[in-house]
Amino acid sequence: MAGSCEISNIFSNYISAMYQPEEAQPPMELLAHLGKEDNLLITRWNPAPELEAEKPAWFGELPYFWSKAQVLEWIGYHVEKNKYDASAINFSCCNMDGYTLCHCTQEQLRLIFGPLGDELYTRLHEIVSVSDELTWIIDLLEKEDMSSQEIFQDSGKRSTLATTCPSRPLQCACPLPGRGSPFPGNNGKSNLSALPPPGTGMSHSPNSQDSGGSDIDPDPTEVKLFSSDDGFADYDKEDVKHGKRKRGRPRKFSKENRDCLETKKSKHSPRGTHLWEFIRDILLHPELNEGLMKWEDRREGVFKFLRSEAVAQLWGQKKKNSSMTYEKLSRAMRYYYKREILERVDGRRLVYKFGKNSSGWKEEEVLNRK
DNA sequence: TTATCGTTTCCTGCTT
DNA sequence: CAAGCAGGAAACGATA
Repeated sequence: MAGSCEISNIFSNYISAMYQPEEAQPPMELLAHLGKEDNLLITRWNPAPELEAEKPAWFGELPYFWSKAQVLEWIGYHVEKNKYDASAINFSCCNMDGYTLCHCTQEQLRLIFGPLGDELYTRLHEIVSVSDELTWIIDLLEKEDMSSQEIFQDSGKRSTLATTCPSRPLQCACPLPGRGSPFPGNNGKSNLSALPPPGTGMSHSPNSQDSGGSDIDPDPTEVKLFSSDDGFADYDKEDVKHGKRKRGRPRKFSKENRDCLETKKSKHSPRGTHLWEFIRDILLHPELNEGLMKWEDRREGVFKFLRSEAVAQLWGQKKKNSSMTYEKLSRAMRYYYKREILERVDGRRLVYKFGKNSSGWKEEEVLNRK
């Protein structure tokens, strides 16, 4: 059992890193309402001490899963740290997510960033090496993800990216008019969100269009990569009682309330972002998800939540939403009934069944992917 | 700019 | 009584 405990810990670490909580330090109230068992989910990657002073969006997350915005912030961090002349960098070539970044060779980074490329390469691999113990799980999920993309979507876009990365790792995008870019020559507008991110992993848009505008420093000469203007207001029940809050998803923070926020990932990023896929992926790793969920009837696709709140917290971590609960998660699950992604299982609590519009969970499909 | 999608949030009522 | 389920309504952010 020692082995499985270790696997469990690794998985927990991995999940914590991959589905990193939105705050650098999990809020105590979050920890408090988790059970003893759930606390293992909070274990997370410990970055190098030098990184701890700043807590930008990429902080604490595996480089492999950085969004484009996080990559940019990371680059900006090292530009500033090394007092590097950013004008020498072709920022139109920086439109890559962490997945792509991790596939860049030292030479490629040097080509784009000049002498800073070596530094970036070294720093990147320092961070990556910290989480080396997790790479087998990452690889596992990555492989499965690529296979499922090919099998279920017949697009193969992600694998195309993966294989073309070394030779053409970057999308040298022409500057496009768009939202808030920190880059010179782009007139303060970003091309990040304007570029289609087919299968490129995280497709995070760093600067939302309705975040109150005026978030971006328009100074075209300034490379200011640490703008962080995504996030949600943390309304509490008192606000609700006093009628300060409308129904539905909370609005974003106003600018003055943004200090404590982190960036948020896209809901539409292609990498297993949908709730049902997230659930499926947990189920497909029974040896790793110890105690979260289990198959009730593997053939029929019937499954059960064993630790519903823990799964909800995990989902919340993935979506950078610390207020996720099983109640909310289950509402989203119930919407799947209409779309026949899930089927009702009457009279059984916490039990769901995959429907005909779901895929990738059947034993045959799983075997085919391997 | 607008429509749509996939949630997220809140709610009421019901069932286990 | 608590927890879970069902589903309406509205809101949200990302994307097409």
